[in-house]
Amino acid sequence: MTATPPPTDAPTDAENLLRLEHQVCFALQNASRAFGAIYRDALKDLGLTYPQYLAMLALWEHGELSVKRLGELLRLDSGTLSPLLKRLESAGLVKRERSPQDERSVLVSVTATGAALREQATQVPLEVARRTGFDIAEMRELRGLLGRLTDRLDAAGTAQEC
Amino acid sequence: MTATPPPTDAPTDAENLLRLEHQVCFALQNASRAFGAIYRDALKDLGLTYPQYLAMLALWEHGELSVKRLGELLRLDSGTLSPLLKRLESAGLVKRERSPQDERSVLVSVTATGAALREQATQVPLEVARRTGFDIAEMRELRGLLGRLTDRLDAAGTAQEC
DNA sequence: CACAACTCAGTTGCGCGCAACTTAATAGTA
DNA sequence: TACTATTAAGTTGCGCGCAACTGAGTTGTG
Repeated sequence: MTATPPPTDAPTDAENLLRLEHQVCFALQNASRAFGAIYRDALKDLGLTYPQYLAMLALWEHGELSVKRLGELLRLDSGTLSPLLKRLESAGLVKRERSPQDERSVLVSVTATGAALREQATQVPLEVARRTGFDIAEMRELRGLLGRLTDRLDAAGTAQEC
Repeated sequence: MTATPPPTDAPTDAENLLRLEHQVCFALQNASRAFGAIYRDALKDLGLTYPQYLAMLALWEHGELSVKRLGELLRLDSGTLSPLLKRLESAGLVKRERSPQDERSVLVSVTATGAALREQATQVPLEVARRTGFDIAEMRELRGLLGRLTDRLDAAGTAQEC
């Protein structure tokens, strides 16, 4: 019934750490991908990908944003954002224009079409909540945990080799 | 001190659900990406990406695996796995051969070079643990939570429109 | 046996995510 | 004022992750 064991004698500590189901990052990625599948389904009526949806959320919430600021909010750099915004622009949802104050900066804002999409978008979190059965408290708790985890990982990543 | 509010009058419930920092999936993805950055750093000596590392973990642990079985373990389909395995093969770490029993199936196994890499790989989880400061109990708890979450999301995704 | 249904791996196409680089504009400084 | 350093956005290249499809091999049913 058990599969052929790896060609070693006994499971040492080091080997236990290499077991696939022991990888926290793997579990995190799996949860993220499973969530992504739910959103992909809920978003297909809007014609948005999940990253595009996040960008629209940021713009709906904050109004006009520079690419840099948007990147800070979404944790993305221009290498990802530039083509993403180009696609949103060609879909008619956002407008891009260089800042008069600082010609290096590009200001992104929603068009009338993009603003109109917001109403439809309010259905998305409701649909996701309905399908997953999460309640508000549960989601907030999970968000808090993940936020603290991310902060810790960011600190570990930023830190020099120590 | 507060940022300019969005061009609406009051924050309704629906609008609160659209706030960027209220998106659980976003928090999950951020944590996953932050973790990925740590691994990317820890893995660069091995010359492996994180998905490639996961594939090697599965092969080290289980020995020879079909592409299908490997995909089940890693939650990936052949569209992702085929090119990934091709890269691992051209790096000399794995070998691919069609199964004699079932010519549709391709069996993947580690080469001597791939097996030798395992020793070096034992350093990776230790390095990650060192940098993040996680202890075993903490990681196990988090893994359990994420596993239950993934199961729930998978069920929500598999379910018909209900 | 014949033939349809299914399974498995692979390919193509597209959108991220990220590193490395380029170009243009601004800020800082001698 | 020149001149360097810095900053912002964009581009290129590559590796996933996933949907859609192809083609070869296998299974099941008449």
